Amino acid sequence: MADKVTSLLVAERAGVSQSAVSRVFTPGASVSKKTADKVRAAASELGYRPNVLARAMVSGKSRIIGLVVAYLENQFYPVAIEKLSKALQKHGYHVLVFMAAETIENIDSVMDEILDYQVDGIVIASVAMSSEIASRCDAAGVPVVLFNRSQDIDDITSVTSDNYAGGRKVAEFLLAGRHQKIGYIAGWEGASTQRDREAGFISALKEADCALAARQVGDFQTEQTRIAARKMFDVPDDQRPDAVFVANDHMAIAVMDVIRFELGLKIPDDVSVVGYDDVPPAAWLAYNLTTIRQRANLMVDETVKALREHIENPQEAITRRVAIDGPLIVRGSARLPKGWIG
Amino acid sequence: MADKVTSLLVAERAGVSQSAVSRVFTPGASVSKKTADKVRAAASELGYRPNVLARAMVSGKSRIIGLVVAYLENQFYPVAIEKLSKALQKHGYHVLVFMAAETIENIDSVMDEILDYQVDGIVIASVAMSSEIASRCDAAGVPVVLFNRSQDIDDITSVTSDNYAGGRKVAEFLLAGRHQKIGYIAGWEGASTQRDREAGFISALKEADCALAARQVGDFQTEQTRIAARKMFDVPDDQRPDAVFVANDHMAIAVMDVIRFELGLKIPDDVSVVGYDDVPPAAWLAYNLTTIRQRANLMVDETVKALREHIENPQEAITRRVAIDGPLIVRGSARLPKGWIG
DNA sequence: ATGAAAGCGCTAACAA
DNA sequence: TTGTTAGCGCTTTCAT
Repeated sequence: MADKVTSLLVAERAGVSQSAVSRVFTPGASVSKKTADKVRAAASELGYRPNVLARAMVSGKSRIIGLVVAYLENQFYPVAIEKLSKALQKHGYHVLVFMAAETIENIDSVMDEILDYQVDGIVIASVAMSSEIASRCDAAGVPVVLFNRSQDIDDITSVTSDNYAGGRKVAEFLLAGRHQKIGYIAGWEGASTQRDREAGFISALKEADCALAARQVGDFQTEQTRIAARKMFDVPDDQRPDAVFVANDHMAIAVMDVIRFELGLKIPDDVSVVGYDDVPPAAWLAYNLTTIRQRANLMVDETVKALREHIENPQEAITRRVAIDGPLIVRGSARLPKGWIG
Repeated sequence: MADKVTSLLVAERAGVSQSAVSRVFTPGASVSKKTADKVRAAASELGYRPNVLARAMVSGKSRIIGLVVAYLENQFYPVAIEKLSKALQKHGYHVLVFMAAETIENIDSVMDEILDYQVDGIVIASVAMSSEIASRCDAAGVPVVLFNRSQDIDDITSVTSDNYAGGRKVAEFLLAGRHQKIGYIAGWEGASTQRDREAGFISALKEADCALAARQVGDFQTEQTRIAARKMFDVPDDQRPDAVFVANDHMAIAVMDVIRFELGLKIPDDVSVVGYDDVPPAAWLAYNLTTIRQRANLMVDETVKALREHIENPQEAITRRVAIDGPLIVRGSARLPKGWIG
């Protein structure tokens, strides 16, 4: 194993001081072209690259963003992570991943680990955190952004889609389609996304004097969702809902499988199904799922923006709650309103 | 922002030396219970946690594993990453993610970035690398494991499924099902997985004196794959293959969409389709795809094992090429051989 | 524009 | 078992 090439080595070879080398590799530092050339020559001959960790120690900036994520089975997350990681890379940051179970205690211990790495910022996707740990991050001066989840109590920056508005859109669409008995399959009830989607959905139904015909909980989990779907649809014809809004696409697909292949019903003839997220499989023709699109690109942009503001300007940055509107993507899994124009 | 709590501060408060504090937080170091208690008390009062980066500087171990990954749209990768990340976490490592485009130049520059972080090891998923960069890692003493890809020329540790054997199994199954005209849709031809799967497939066909009836390239990409499927199946009935092996599930699903919804053919009555990977959507009933399972758990275990061996025992560790056998998962997308017993 | 010196927070020898 | 000393590789005053 070759010796480590340090800035001191480069300095000696270039006949300059160590500080000179440092300055050459620090954008915006004052170095003469002559020195810079000498240093660069020596550096590339030696194959020198600055040690990010050493730099982090003294500068206090690690250029690492901690990412907490709970379950990647829901395709929305891998897609978002890919975009997030690329966007951060563009700004010279990299993502350190922490997988977490969804319990608060677990999140908190994971957060401790993250802080140990002196990250410059933290993105929490798909989970909530205790307010205690939130203030700990605050005390450590590490900005936190909640991605696709928000918290009412605490004042934490969050980026979500406008779940309430999304829920309303689904209700309005289903109502316009003259559905009579409308059901809802909920996600994990601790999730703000779940609550907001349901609240918006219910509120729009109420305004049309329509009560929810059935409700089950799928908990964002496949098996749980199948059970929920059976409870809702494996009933006498006259009691069966003719439409269902499922809290996310991942669950909606499981619901469709039960409806069509276990119960032999037709979609959308017997039952209309609408999901939420617009993950890639929603567009696969065997599902062709009508859904609300979460605009991952915009959500990522806002996340990166908020992070950078807080990192580069800790004083002036303010906590924000961004909710991005998402369009209804009409496909074939739900009966169309009369006279609907695609 | 509160002052940073350092080991020195804890030492003072506990009335011991800084080294004592260090030892308390180093598993297996020799400290008396009395000292340990004092230190722990002081530490928790102050909210002290060791700075991983500082520790990394002096110990030379960052406990960071760099992960290079190209595209998460293929569900196999998110699933694998989740498992990998969890497994490494269990051993006190964390994963720093680098998204890369698939070009070699890009990989190389990404590898430079990774090395800058003084990672203890590198996992490269879904991409290949130049031998030049491989030896650079070697020189830096950083072990590299290729995940789900292998390289013939260079001597790099790799973990894959046994793609050749998998390809053979598919051929044997299709042959046993009395298929006459068998086609193949290839992935990106630079990928070892693609090549091995095809080679195994073809070799078993040959042994049965069966020539490939059609071949197209899908490049692991959805749109490309649709085009390939149309070329292969949008032909007169008597020229149409009655079975197709698609190099991975992600492409197989796109192929099924084209066959059923664009061309109005029946699966498996008109065409049998077999994929590779056994990603979660393969089990969704609307696809119900017969496929070869990649045993992600075993692949991850082997990856972690190899990594740890090389990190903890750089002298004795040897480069290995692990190929894990994967079973054929028989579902409904391919016609069964006569007398087949599930 | 450049160099000398100090030190980020920690662990690893060494001595006691 | 414990404390002292040195130093990981870098950036950052502070002089010059």
